[in-house]
Amino acid sequence: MRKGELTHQAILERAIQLASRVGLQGLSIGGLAEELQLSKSGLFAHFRSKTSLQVEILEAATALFTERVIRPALTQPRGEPRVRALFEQWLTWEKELVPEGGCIFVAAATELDDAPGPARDRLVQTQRDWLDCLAQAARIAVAEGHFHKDVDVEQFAHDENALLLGFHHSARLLKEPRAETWARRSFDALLRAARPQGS
Amino acid sequence: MRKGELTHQAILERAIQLASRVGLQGLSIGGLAEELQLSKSGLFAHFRSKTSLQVEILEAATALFTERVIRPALTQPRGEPRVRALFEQWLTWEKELVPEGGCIFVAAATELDDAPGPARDRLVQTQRDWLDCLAQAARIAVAEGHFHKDVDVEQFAHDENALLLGFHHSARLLKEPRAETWARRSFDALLRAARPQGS
DNA sequence: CGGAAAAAAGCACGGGCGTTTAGAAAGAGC
DNA sequence: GCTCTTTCTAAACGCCCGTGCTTTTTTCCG
Repeated sequence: MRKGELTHQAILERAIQLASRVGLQGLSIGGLAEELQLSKSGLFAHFRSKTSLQVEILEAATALFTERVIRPALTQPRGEPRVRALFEQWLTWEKELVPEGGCIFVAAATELDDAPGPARDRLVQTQRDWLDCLAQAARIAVAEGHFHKDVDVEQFAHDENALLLGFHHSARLLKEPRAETWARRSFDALLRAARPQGS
Repeated sequence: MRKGELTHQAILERAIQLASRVGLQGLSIGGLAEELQLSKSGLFAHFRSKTSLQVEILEAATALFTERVIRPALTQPRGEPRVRALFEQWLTWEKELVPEGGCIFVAAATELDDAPGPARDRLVQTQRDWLDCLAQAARIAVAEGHFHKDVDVEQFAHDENALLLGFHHSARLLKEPRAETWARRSFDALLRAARPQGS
C-alpha cells in the first residue's frame, strides 16, 4: 500500500516535467514509462486512462505551484510587497523550469483551449484561482493604502498575468535576453500607475 | 499545372483552420484529407513530409496575417492612429478566428517553443517580424511627436504583444466576457503613458 | 481529339498509440 | 515464513499515424 503511492507520486513528478516539454497531449504513456524505467502497463495501472493521468498531472502541478509560488509570497507583508512577491515568485518558478520546458500551465492553456473535457475544466479552475489570488493581493494593497482606491483589481490581475504570458513568450520562444528586464519594467509601470498620486 | 496549385492552396487554407484548433502537431494528414474529401496519399503528394506541411501552413498563415492585420493598419495615418490600428486589427483577427480556434501563432508559440526544427524557426521569424512591425509603428509615433522622445519602442512592442497574449488567454481559455474590455483598457493605459506629458 | 504530363487514389508497410487481460514478482501482516 | 494482496510485467488488441509505391483518373496542350 505504501509502495504504490510512492511510485504514483514519482510518476507524476516526472510527468510534469515531460508534459512541460511536449504538452499534455504530446505526452505518451509509453515514453513516460521508458523515462521512469517502468513497463507501459505498470504505469498505466496507476491511472485508469490517459485523461485521468492528464488531470492528475494538472492537480499535482497545481499543488507544486501553490507551494513554490503562492505560499512563499504569503509570507511577505500584506499590500504592495506581497503583490510584488507574487510576480517575482512566478518569474522564479518559470526560470527554474526553463531547462524542462517552462510553466506547464502556459503550455496547457493554448493546448486545451479548444479541447473540452475534464483536463480543460481542471486547468480553467486553476487559472481562475490564480487570477483571483492576484486580484486578492491587489485588493489588500488597496485596503492598505498602497494602491489608490479606484484601482480595478481584476483588471490589475489580468494585466499582471498578461505580462507573465509575455515573458514566457519572449523568453521561451524568442529566447530574448531582455525578456526579464522588460517584464520587470512593465510591472513597475503597472505598480506605479496603481499607487496613489503617481509614484 | 493550374489545378495542382489550386488544391494546394485549398489544402493550406483548411489546414490553417484545423491547426488552429488542434495544433500543428495534433494536425494529422489523414484527418485533414478527410475534411477536404481527399485521399491521404493525394494530399501527402503536395508536401513531401509533414514537417514541410507545417512550415507551409505557417507561411500561408503569415501571408494571411499580413493581409488581414498589417496591410489594413498601414492605410491609417502614421503615428498613434496606426499604432492603434495594429492593435485593433489584431483583436479583429483573433475574434474572427474564434469559431475555428483563435490565432494560430499563439497556439504554435507554446507548442513549438521546445521543438527545434524548421517549423519553429519559421515561427520565430514571423514573431520577430511582428514585434518589429509593432516597434516600427511606435518609432514613427515618436517621430511624429505623438509619443514622447524617450519611449522605448521595443519595450512598447513587447508590452503590446503581452496584452494580445493576455486577451487570447482570457477570451479563449477562460471565456471571460470582459476580456476585450480589459485588453482595450490596458492598451489605452499603455498609450497614455507613451504620450507626451501624461494624457 | 489524342497522347503526354500532372494529379489523385489505392494499397501496404512498419511503428507507436491507448487500452485490456493474464500472470509473475514483490510487499505486507499474521 | 506463509498467505493474501498489491504492484508490476509481458503480450496482444485494434487503431491511426507518416510515408512509399503503383495504378487509375484527370488535366492540359498541340
